[in-house]
Parts: sequence; structure tokens; C-alpha cells
Amino acid sequence: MPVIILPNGDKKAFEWPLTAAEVAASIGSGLAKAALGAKIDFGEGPELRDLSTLIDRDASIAIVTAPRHGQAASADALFLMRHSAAHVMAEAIQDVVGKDVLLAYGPPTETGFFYDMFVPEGKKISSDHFDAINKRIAEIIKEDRPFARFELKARPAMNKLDAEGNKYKKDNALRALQLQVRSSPSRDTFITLSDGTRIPMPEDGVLSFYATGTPGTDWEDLCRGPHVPSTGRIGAARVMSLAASYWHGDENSDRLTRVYGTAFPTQQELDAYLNQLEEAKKRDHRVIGKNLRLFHIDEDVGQGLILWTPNGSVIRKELQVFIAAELKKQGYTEVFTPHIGRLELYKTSGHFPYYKDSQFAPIIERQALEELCKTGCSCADMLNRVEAVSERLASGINERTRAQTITPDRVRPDDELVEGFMLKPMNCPHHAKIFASAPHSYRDMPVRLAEFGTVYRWEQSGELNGMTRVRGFTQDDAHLFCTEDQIPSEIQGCLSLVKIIFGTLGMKDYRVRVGLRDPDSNKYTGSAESWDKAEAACLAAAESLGVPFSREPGEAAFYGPKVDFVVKDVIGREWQLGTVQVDYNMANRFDLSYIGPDNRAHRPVVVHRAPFGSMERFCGVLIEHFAGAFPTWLSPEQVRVLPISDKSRGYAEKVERALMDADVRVRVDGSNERIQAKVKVAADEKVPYMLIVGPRDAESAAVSVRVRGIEKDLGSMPLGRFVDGVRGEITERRAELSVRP
RNA sequence: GCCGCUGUAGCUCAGUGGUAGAGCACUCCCUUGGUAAGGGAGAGGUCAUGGGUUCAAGUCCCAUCAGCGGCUCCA
Repeated sequence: MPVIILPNGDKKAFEWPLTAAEVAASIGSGLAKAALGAKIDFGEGPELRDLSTLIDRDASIAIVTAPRHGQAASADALFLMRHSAAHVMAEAIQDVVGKDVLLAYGPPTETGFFYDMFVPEGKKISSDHFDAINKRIAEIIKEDRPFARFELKARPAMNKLDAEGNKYKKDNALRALQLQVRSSPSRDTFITLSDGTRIPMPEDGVLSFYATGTPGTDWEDLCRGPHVPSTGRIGAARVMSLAASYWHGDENSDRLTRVYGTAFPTQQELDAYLNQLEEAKKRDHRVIGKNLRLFHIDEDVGQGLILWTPNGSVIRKELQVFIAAELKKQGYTEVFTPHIGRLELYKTSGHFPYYKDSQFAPIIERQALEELCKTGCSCADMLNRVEAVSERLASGINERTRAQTITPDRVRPDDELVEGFMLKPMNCPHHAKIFASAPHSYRDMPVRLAEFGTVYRWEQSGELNGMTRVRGFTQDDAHLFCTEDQIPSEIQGCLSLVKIIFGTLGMKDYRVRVGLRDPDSNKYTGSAESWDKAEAACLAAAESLGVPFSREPGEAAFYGPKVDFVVKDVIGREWQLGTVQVDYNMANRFDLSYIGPDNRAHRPVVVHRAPFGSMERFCGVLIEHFAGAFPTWLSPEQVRVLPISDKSRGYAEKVERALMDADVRVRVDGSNERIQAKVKVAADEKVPYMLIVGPRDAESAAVSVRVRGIEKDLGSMPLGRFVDGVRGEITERRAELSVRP
């Protein structure tokens, strides 16, 4: 006689064991009709289950329902529908492409679902199949076949899967059973599969299957569920795109075809989603960047290398000026360093071995190369001699870091080492050398060295993406050389900078990750007390930002904890922008010191910080954030003067002059077009202010103002007042276009 | 790097084996106008690159390069 607790706290006792569907029916016929599944808590935490789940003991139950007309679906409802839609799509694909397509893994995702499938040699799923698949999906939904769950004991279940010859499902089943082995104290037995493998499994283990219709006749799939009661409850579903994946995400494992799909409660919502995707595409920084001529990537220059065109350069420069001004207020000093450094430098810093795979090849001096060639040095040998380190460096590294060891085979006598340069992958070694170039007293600390430093990394070609993932980028970098006591206030300073700048730009949608050390690992450098203090400082600073933040144990670098800022792009992909990292290692490697009040040398702690990551990525994200409609202070062109006709050209140029004198970026549209066309072009180019000038305006030294985003003439105002207004808006870096007649 | 798709004028794209196309942008001419495209003419192409098949290749095949979507990676 189960007692059931409902979400509103009501308790209901029932005479017999019953299903979740019956519970729903007992509450009301409307609820029963709308029910898709149930969130049931048998005392082990709430779990999303089928409506057919038998309630045979006390439980808390919340019925998951399809959304009412016009309301948004709950996450649980979408999960059920999309998980179910994955089955329907898989059936449709097998109908269209062939039964020999093997199903592997098909979970719901944030925006839909996918199903990984093995497609046999000689066959493929292509976008040409999409129409047929979508048609079949719609048919199956219309047939409204029940999702029928049936369970089999481990042995017959494994035999069934074995007979079907789908190793992926077999593997899934084994994993499910292994979990049961672990959680069940019952004695294990073994089963031998057709390929000879013997696997342990609990004798009373159970696997569940779902038939879309009648078990044994209709399409079925090994699946833990849960599902909606029948295909008709899915609403609207469709296949979206194709991608590649690997079995278990392992590059060395089988290659699978990942078919993405999505489902919504109604066709209208699905259409709205598709529409939203189209809109998002228009916000894509790669599209806007091209339309507004903000940046260019040229095949001949190289992939992943950004050419900042004049318009984009204005935006970057304005941001840099803004950031630099804030840094000055915080006591930073600016430095400049070259784009390359000796290999030796990176061997000392420890970057060289680590970055070996993600850097551009070293630059070896011509003379050194020629001499190597003369000695008959092979390519492989040369690489060895480039990558090798000296005895001195190897022992130095081992002594100080515990984390990184240079194996003996990489140690060579000094005269065998090949020297060269590396495009810098990071700015810190250069900055460390600047710090080391002069003596420092505790009275001068912290020393804050800032540079918009350009670095180069060899990213995998498939990973490059517009401005957000590139091979050469400029970090808004700085290194804070401070005493241990100064760490909290320095971190706080970094985060308040982020707050000021994100605030000015109106960016609210970001999150913060605090990378902490893994308590079970001893790879970390620095004392436990230092770590505790630094981690506490990171957490306190992150909390003070007032945006979502997460603790991520094990995500710290071996040399110190960190705070990362993450934003989403229009397609929903997350990008790490900036980072603030405490470093207990670098000062040791470079043997940095300052003189303390005790007149003895002390190690500084270094804080690396690039709160906006790189100018490239940050601008890419900003383009999407503003959809190209930048606030006036950032706009490449702030004001455009549109003469009604050539007769007003002279006055237009006077207006232009007045604005230029006030340091406003302004241009006259001197084209031989009617005013309508000029307005359209300026609007397309997202110029904040249009000044329409004709004889009427010239007569009264006025301008007719049109503001971006407002589709009408706002009337005229004296030129002087407009200049003052727009000047003030720019100086204050206002987010809104605020000048009005 | 791996899998799939794509590459035609500055941009967006049509062209599936038989003379390289459209719209926009550009240049010139007409139009001199009051708030989201006035009219006309012109110029602009090694159809990504290199091979191959064919009487004939933008079109079919192979390779390379680049872009896109994923996967993997990401101090």
C-alpha cells in the first residue's frame, strides 16, 4: 500500500501497487492526458521514469507534462520527447538507409539529440537522405505507436544482443551490467559471447529494451529509458545535421556517423527554433566581420591568422585604449617585448617541452643550419639536438618542480645543442626577464608589467574558427610580481577590471570557473598553506563578481589555482576568454627575487592575467554580442552625413569638419543617390548616427538626426549641440545611443 | 590531426558533359531628390590549385589547399 507524496505536499494512499500513469489519472483526467513521464523518488533521489513505472512502495512523484498551449516546455518534458525522438529518428534512418546501420549511442542534448551510428563500408548517410528521413519520422510520430518497455535477465538479454551482432549495443549492455555488478552484492557469474569474450555479470542483472510498438514485431532498441508513452507525444522532430564521432570519443576506436536531430512539442516551436538558428547565423562574427569589413583571413597569409582591416582595427584600438586606461589606474606599467625569444628561454621557463606539439617550428639560424648540413646531420638528429636540453637545465628543472622531469635521453652536452628562436607562445618569459633586469625592494612590490603581447600557437587545423580560435593572437597580458600577502588584493584587482569592462560593454552573460587543485594529487608546486590561501582568494574574488561561478577541483595548473571567464557564442559554443592564474613556479625557474624588510632575498609570486583572453577572440565575441551594432565609442564610423543632394555637399562638409575637429569618426556620403538609398546603406552598415542635411538645415546651421535602431527622422537640432552630445557619449563610453534633437 | 560537406565575379548564389550567368557592390551617364534601394550603360572570371578520364570538363575521378559542421585536443 504505497503512500505517495505529490509536489504540493499532499499525501495519497493507494490500495494496490499501481503505475505512475494511474497516479496521474487519480489526480485528474487532464493531468493524465498531458502526462509524458514522472519524476519519481523512491528515497534515493528523484529520477525521471516512464509513466508505466510500477509504484510498489512509498514515493514522491511529480508528473511531467507536455506544456500547455503557448507555454514553454519543462526541461524534463523536452528530455523525454527528445530521447524518444532519437529512437524514432534511428528507426527512420534504418528504414531509409538500411537495417545494417548499427546503432551505438543516442542521448538528448541541450538543443536536441543525436544518435551515433556505425555505417557499413560502402554505405553512407548523407544530407540527401534528410527529406526521406524527416518524412519517415513524421509518419512514425503520426502512427502514435507506444514506447513499450520490456526487461530481460542478463543472460537472455546478452544472447539476444549477441545474435543481433551489434557490438556497440553489447558494449553498452556490458557497461550497464558492470554497474549492477558493482552495486549488487550478489554472486557474479560469467557469460561467454560469440567472439569468445567471457564477462562477469550479476545473475539477477536486468537489461531494458524499448519497442516502438509491439515487442518482437516493431522496431526496438536496448535503452534504459525513460520515454514518452507513445510516438505521437513527441510533437515535431527532424534530423538536423551530420558529423563524425568516435566510439567512446576515442580517436583510435571505430569511426561513427553522428546524426543530429531536434524535437519540440509543436511544429510551431520547431519552426521558431529553426528560425532562431537562421537569425543566430546572421549574428555570427564571421558573417558580420565580412559584411562590415572588420577583419580578413587570407589563404596566402595563412589559416588562423587575422588581418585586422581598418574598421576592425578601430574597435580593437578603442578597446585597448580603454583597457590600458583602467590598467594605469590600477598601477600597471606598460612594456613592449619582441615576438620571438631564444629556445633557451623557453627551456628555462619550461614551455619548450610542453608546448612542443602546439608551437610553430623553431627558427634556426641559417649559419647553424648550414653547419649541421655540412656535418651530415639528419633531419631526425637535428630535431633531437633542437629539442634536447643541457645537463644544467635538466637538473635545474628536476630540482625545482617535482612535476616535470626531463628524461636522460634528452640531455646532451652543451656543444651538441642547436640554438634557435621560437615564436613566443606566451609573454611571461619576456616579462620575467624584465623583472629580473633590475633589483626590486619589497617597497616597490607589486610590480605589474602589462603588454598587449602577440603570441603564436600551432592549433590543429580543424579547430580554427574565425577570430575565436586562431594561430596568432594578442593577449591583454600582464604579470604581477607580488609578495604572497598581496595575492588576494591583486586577484581582486583583476576581477574588478573585468567587472568594469564587461559592465561598460553590457556583457552579463558569462560565467566563471575557479580551477582548484585535485586533493588526491601531489603534482602541485608550492606549499599547501600557500595553495589554501590562493584558492580562498580566487573563490572570494570570483564570488564578488556576482555572476555564476563554479569550483572545479583538479582544474588548476600544477603551478597554481586560477579563475577563468567563459562566454557563449551565438551558436551556443562556449569560449574561454580571460584567465587569472597564480603561479608559484615561474619565479623559481627564473630565480626571481626581491629584497624584503629583513634585507634578504625573497621569491615573489607571479600572477598571470589576461582577463579578456585575446583581442581576437574578445572582438569576435563582441561582434556577436552587439550583432555588429557597436556603441558609438567603439563604432568604426560614428556619424555619417547624408546630403540631400549635391547642392548640400558644401554644408555637409562643414558638418563633417566640425565633427572631425571634435575627434568624431565621421564620413560624408557623397554618392549620386537619393536620400532613401543613402539611409538604407548607412542603416545596413550600422552607423550609429545619420545626419541628413539639406538646404533647410544649412540655413539654420542644424542637422536632421536619425539614430540607429529608430526607423524615423527624429527632427533637427543645432549642429553645435549634436557635436557636444555625441562627444560626451563617446568620452563616457555610453552603451546607448543617447543624442536626441 | 580525424570524419563529412563545400569551394563559380568584391559579396550572395544559379549553372550535372557541348559558347561562363543573375542580383547587389564597382565605374560612367541621366536624374538633384527630405528619411530603409530612381533609371540606363559598362567593366569585372585560369569556375580554389595540380593531375586524370573524355572528341569535349565549372560539371566526372584523384590529390593538394582553404572554409564550414562535428570529433579529438586545448597550462
